[in-house]
Amino acid sequence: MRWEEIDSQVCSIARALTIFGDRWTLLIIRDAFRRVRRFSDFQKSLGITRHRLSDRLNKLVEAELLEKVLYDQKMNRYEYCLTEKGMDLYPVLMTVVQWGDKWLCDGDGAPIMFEHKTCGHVSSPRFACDHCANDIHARDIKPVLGPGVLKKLERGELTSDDPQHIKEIVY
Amino acid sequence: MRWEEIDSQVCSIARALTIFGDRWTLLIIRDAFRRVRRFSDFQKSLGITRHRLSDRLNKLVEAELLEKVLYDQKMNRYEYCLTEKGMDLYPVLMTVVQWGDKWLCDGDGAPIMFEHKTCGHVSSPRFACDHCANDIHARDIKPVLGPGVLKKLERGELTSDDPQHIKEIVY
DNA sequence: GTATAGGGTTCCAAAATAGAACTCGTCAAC
DNA sequence: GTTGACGAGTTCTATTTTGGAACCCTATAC
Repeated sequence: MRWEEIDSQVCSIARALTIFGDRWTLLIIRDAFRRVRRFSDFQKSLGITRHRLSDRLNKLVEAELLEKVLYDQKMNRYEYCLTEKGMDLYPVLMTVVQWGDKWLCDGDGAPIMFEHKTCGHVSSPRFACDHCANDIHARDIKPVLGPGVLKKLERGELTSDDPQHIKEIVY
Repeated sequence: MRWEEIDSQVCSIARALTIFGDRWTLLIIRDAFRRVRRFSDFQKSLGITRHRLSDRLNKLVEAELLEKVLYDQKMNRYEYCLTEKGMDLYPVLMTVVQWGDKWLCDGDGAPIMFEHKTCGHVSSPRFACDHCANDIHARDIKPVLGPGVLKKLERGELTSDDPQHIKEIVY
């Protein structure tokens, strides 16, 4: 299967990965959260080639995770700023950081910690159920078909070629 | 910069991405959470070429996200099962799903929803401060240097070549 | 003994990436 | 009024990484 076909899957992970499932994109987003905004700053920070960077920034603008904001009319220069859609990736980045801090650190510990301004404490954000507020673990979760599949099933849009797990979830 | 050098960065995101920052790896992990365990099942589910799959599975075993478990001694057949380290990626996958559900769905809505067995409700897990239990948003977080950077600074291991943001965080 | 299944490898062509050099306005200094 | 530097890209070529298909090996089923 070619990569572009991946997002035909009825799966939010597959669809999301067509946007940031590559070597650099998530690192660009990370830098954007660090207020890196200009071409050359991304380039210096990442060590990515100018060519790749140009391509990735354009794709991120196209995907509406970044938007170009004019900052110098005479020079026709733009900054790349996170959109709301891009900002919403914050929890993704944070969960990746937490995983990396736990499993990939050398002996020294987490490189960066996060102070929650609201309460003033260094925070290790938890992933909590929005009903009972208890922590969420893989073993406590049972996936059920959502409208995004059910409606397509009703309309007969899912063929027998679609992966079995769509109709018979066995997470 | 070549890809293998990326993980020299003192950044948990960069390090994590050397493991799953590519086209297929997170989809393999996703399937592993769906109890897909065998080579040919992964292959069928993903549409990845056998060649790639073989390579990715080996790398995941090497990185200790999956482990090979013998299930047929005579045939010398192994299943690929998530380790604790791999299981810990659940929040990453879930935050990606939530982002995808919010931003990439067609009109039908989320393909899959998640029932929290503990409380019996369909849950949209929140990302909450472990101190004050309020939701975490990018704007409420102030990054501070952690031991992973401070100790290296003390020992003089970070050179002026390291990206500026390591010493002067401007998230 | 032929077929089929699981779990791979090998080989080649196509696509993506890295690295370096080149372009093109606009300043600012001399 | 030339030279040099800067920011933001392109273009070019060599190297890696993928995708697709074919092949291999063992074991069991018929």
